[in-house]
Amino acid sequence: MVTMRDVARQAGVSIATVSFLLNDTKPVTAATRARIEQAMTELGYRRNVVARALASRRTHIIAMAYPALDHRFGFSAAEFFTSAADAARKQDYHLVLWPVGNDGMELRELVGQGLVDGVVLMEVQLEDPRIGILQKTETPFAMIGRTTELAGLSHVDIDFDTTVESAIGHLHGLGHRKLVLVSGDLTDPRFHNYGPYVRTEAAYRRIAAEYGVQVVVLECADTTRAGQEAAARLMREHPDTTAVLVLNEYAGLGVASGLNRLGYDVPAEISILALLMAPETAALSDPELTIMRTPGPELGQLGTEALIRQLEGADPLPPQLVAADLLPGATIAPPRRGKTHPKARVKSGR
Amino acid sequence: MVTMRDVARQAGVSIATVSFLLNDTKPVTAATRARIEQAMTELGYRRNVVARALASRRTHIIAMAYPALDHRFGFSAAEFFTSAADAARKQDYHLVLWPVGNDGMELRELVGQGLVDGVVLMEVQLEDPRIGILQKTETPFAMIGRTTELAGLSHVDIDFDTTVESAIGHLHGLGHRKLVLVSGDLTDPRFHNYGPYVRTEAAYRRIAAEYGVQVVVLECADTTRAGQEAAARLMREHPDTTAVLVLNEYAGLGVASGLNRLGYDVPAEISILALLMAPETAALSDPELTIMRTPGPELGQLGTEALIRQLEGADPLPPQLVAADLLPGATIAPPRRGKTHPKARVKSGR
DNA sequence: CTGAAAGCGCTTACAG
DNA sequence: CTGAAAGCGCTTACAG
Repeated sequence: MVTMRDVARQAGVSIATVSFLLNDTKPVTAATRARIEQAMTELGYRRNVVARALASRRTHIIAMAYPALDHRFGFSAAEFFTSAADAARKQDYHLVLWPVGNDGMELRELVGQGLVDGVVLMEVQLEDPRIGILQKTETPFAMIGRTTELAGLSHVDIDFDTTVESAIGHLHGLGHRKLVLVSGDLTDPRFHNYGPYVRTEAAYRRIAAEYGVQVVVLECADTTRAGQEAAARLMREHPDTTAVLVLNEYAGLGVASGLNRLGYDVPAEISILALLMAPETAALSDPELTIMRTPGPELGQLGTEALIRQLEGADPLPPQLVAADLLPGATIAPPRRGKTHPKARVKSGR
Repeated sequence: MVTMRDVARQAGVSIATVSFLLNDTKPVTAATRARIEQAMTELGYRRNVVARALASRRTHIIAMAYPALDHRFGFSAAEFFTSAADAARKQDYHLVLWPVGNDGMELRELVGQGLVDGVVLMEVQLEDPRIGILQKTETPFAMIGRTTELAGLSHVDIDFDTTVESAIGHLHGLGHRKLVLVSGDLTDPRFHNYGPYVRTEAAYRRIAAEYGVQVVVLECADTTRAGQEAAARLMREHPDTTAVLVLNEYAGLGVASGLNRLGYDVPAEISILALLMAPETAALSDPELTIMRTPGPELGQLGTEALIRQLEGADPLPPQLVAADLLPGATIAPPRRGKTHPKARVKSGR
């Protein structure tokens, strides 16, 4: 292994000077710089990050803590991860994905070992036990998502209000007045504290009321099956609905296939707008879903930047809320005029 | 920060003894052990993994190199990753996901830094440039997948022959004689060298011939859209097909929705069997796809174990091939007897 | 079974 | 602008 000592000897300088150049921590004359750089390339030197970490007390590793037990790692999560990893790499950090439980046990284990400089928390709960652990151990962290109590916590999140406002505004503009929200399942103990469900539902109730449109919320787990069942319940209980907003990704696919299976013509008879979905998930549906695109790439990048600023002692990044934008698919159309739904045809099926 | 020195002082021993106990590298009397353990809990000691790594030249970090540029990170990849991470954790290793390109540039960067003890390679190509880099840098690695030239390389992979044999055997047993394989797209430069495509297609051609059933291969990219188009082409060019095998995950969803959209009754008129799919992907389809379940959890675990054995100097794990098992869904039925397909009905659609 | 000491490859005051 | 030296918190021959 080629060490800094080898480079220093070859260049005729001290290892301190090599280090100063490498880290850009002290000025070095052009001549010495040239000699050192030549020595490095000649020898094929690569700095040992472990030694650097021990000496500097900084590993330059960031963990993205993902609660894999409670949330499937699908396309949306992959978007957050890859954009965060890219952002980290550009700033000379490594970002790695760390599966942790929501209770924080694995997280405590992780941060105690001195392996990571900081943590990006994904899928933050309104009351999140992981926060206390990070604070107690004085581990720098940034949240993608928000707890209820925000006092000074570094975070970025979806702007649920603006997203729901855009969604309802768009449908209202097309003439829809009978909207339903298929929301998440807050009775599931894993999610009773989950910000996106709580915030989306609150925004929907407020904004739908402002627009003077029907306010109906169906709770639904995040599976295709549950989405299909929600579609059936929806059309049974609210047959005059002209547009449905779906919060969860896989439930969204289920609502689409469920309505299709029940014989409804989407979007001619009923429109579907998925709130917060990755384009790759939308493409799995037929017809392709119109979505409010989850700002995963933006939030992954911003969350990482917020953390790195803390680590570098730079000015903190103020909290950022990013709204989802509409990404057109083929599941939205104006409502049929002056005409109720035809009786649902029943397709042959299971 | 509590260090080993603090523990040693409190327990009245040397730091060497603490280290011996912690690593179980030398015997320690019960009495000393008790004193040290008490000191550790009293002080809340946590070993610093960075210092350990520098002194022992072993970081206990394993990278799972995933070519995120060429392969979407979906449910299957998540299965490989989480099972590999679990397996690593059980053996006192950390496994982290590392997005790398197939050309090996990022991989060279990674292994040069001394941060990881070894690499688990995912999505191995038949000729994989990453292999040469790992060999040149003498980095231990294990492959999930196989290169053409295997000489002594540690690997685990899907048993494509057995998988295809089971699939065809099952359909043949139900009476199917007109099978089609919707394979991957070998003309795509990213995949012309991709083992699963090459091996599956070869197995299909051989085994279908043995069973005396029709041999037809359609190439198809791994997207829902491409799958839908393949379904259309399939029924246009081979209208007497009674069962279709699909290799790619998202193409599989597309074949299902495509046949459905064309008005075919699945499985009454045509059966679909997805080769190599994750159950969670299958559940996105309606009706739920019958699949040969990708042995992701098994292979993730085995690949990690193969690597750790190398790292620990244990007996190498012999190459393992794991077949996919049939996981029933609702897309397979016996073919209609003595009856050709009714002319496809055209549903209203885009 | 236990300890004193060298060393892993860097960073960083401190001195010049 | 550059260097000598201490030190990061461990592991590991070596000695007893």
